[in-house]
Amino acid sequence: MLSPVAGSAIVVRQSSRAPLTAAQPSARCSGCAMRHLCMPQGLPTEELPKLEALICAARKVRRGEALYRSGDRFDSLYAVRSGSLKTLIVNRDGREQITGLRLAGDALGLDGIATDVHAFSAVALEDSSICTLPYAALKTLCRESGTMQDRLHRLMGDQFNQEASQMMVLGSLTAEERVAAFLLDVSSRNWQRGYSQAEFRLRMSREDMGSYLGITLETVSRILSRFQKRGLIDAQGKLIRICDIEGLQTV
Amino acid sequence: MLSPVAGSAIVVRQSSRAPLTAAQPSARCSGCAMRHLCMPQGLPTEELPKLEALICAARKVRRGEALYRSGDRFDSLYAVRSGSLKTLIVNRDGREQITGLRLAGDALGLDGIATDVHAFSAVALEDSSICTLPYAALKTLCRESGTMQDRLHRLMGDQFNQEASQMMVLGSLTAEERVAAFLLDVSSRNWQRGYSQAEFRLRMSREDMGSYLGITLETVSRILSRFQKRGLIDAQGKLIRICDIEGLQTV
DNA sequence: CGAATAGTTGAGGACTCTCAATCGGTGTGG
DNA sequence: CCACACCGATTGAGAGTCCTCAACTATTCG
Repeated sequence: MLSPVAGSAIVVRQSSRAPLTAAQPSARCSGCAMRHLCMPQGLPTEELPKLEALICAARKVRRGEALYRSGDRFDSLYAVRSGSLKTLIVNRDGREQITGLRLAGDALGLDGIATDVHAFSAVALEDSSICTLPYAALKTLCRESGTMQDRLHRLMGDQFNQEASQMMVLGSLTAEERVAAFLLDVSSRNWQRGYSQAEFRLRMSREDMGSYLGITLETVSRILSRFQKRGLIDAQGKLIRICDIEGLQTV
Repeated sequence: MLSPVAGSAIVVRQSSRAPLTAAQPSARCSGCAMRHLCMPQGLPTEELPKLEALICAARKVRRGEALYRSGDRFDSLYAVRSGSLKTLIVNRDGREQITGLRLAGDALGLDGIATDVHAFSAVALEDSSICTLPYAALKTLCRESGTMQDRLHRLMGDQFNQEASQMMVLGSLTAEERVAAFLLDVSSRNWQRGYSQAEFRLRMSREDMGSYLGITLETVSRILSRFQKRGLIDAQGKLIRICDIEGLQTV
C-alpha cells in the first residue's frame, strides 16, 4: 500500500540535493524551479541565451491570490520559484476539490494545454514567486531543440503519472493510509528540494488536505491526532514533524 | 455533481459523428483512432507521406492479453483502432487498480513518457486492433511540424484533464454518483464515436468497474440494480441501455 | 485585543465494505 | 445433447469506517 506509481517529484529529480536557500537573488530562472525544462544543464550552449531571453519572467502571487483561474485563457506555463500553491477544480455545484500541491520547483499550468483554457485554478498558499514561461515561445524552442522537447514531454508525463498516483490513493486507500501517504509525499518532496524530510510547514488547511484526499477535514484532524498519539508524528497546527517514517509507511 | 472537468473524449472531438463502421479496410491509420494526431486534416500535404510512412503500423491484441505491461520499456504510443482496453496499475501489495478505459480512437501509452518505462499496464477487454506510433519518429515529426507538435501536446493535455476529472469522481462523489458518472462518460464517448449513446456493451467486469471507481464490485452491482429498478437503465450483464439520461445526470 | 477563522473532539448515523449464499451464463466433456 | 464445473453477477445480513452535526478551543490577522 501507499504506493505512488512513480516518484512524485515532478520536475526536480536526481539532479539536486543542493539546498535552495530562501533568498534567490536573481529574478531570472537560474535558481528556479522546473530544472529539467528551464535549466541549462545539458543544453547546447548556443541555446542558453535564447532560453534566458525568451522564457523566465518572475511574478509574485500573494497568499490566497490566484495565479490563474479555471476558465482563464491559457498562454503560459509556470514554475514555482518559492512558496507553494494549491491547484483546484470547481465543479458545477460550486464545491471545490483540491487536485494538487505545488512546491518550489514544481511546474504549473499544464491543465490549459488541451483546450487553451485552464481547467484548474492555482491559488497561492503563501506569498510565492512564480516563473512564467510563455507557451508559444516554449513550443518554438522545443522545435529547435530535441533536448528541450524531451524535457517538456517528460514534464508533462511526470504530471500525468503524479495524477495517476493520486488516483490510486483516492481509489484504494483508507483514510489513514491517505493521510500517511500524503505526509510521506510531502516529506519526500521536501527532501528532494534539500530541506528536512522530517519537519515542514504544511500550508494547506485541514479542509484543503481533506479535499485533496477525498475525506472530511474532521477525519484529517482525527487521524493526525491519532498518528500523534501513536508517536508517528508531532503536529502543531501547520508545522509537522515526522517522528517515525517507517511507521507511517506501514500504514 | 457528476462534473467532468473537461470533455472526456481524448482524441476524437468535434470532428466526427460519422459512424466508424466495424470493418475498417486498411491496416493503416486512415480510419483509425487518434485523429488529432494521426489524421491528415489540417496537415500541410507535404507532411502526409511522412506520417503515413513513419507512423501507423497495426497490431492485434487478444482479449486478456497485454499491449504493454507496467515496467516495460516505453518506445511507442498507441491508438486503439478497434476494440477496447483497460489501463491499470499494480501496487506493491499486488492489488491492481484500473486507471482508465480506452475505446476505439483513444490514445494509449502516455504513461511511459516521463521515465521511458510504462507505469501502467494496458490489457485488452476484447480482441482489439492497435496502431503503433514509434515515439522517436513522432518526436522528429513534431519538430518539423508545428501542427503535429500542437496535436501531440493537446493529446497529452487531454489525458491529463481526463485523469483530473477522474480524481474528482474519486474524491467527491458518492458510489451512486460515481457509477452514474461512469455510465454517462461511456455513453458520451460512444456517441462521439458515432455509436448509440443509449446502448452499448461495456466489456469491463463489475470488478474492473469497481476498481476504476474506487468501490467494490458488490456495490457496483447493487447500484446498477437500483438504477434499473428506478427505470434509469436496463442492464443485462455487460449490455447496458440507458433509459433516462437526465435522470442519471441528476444523481 | 478581539473577532473571525482554523482546528479539535465527541456522539450518532449513514454509507459502503466484508462475508456468504445463490443465481446465471459459458464452455467442456461425457 | 445434456450435465457439470467454473466464473461472473446478484443479493442479503452484519460490521466498520467515515460523515454529519455540534460544541469547544486555538490561532491568526486586522
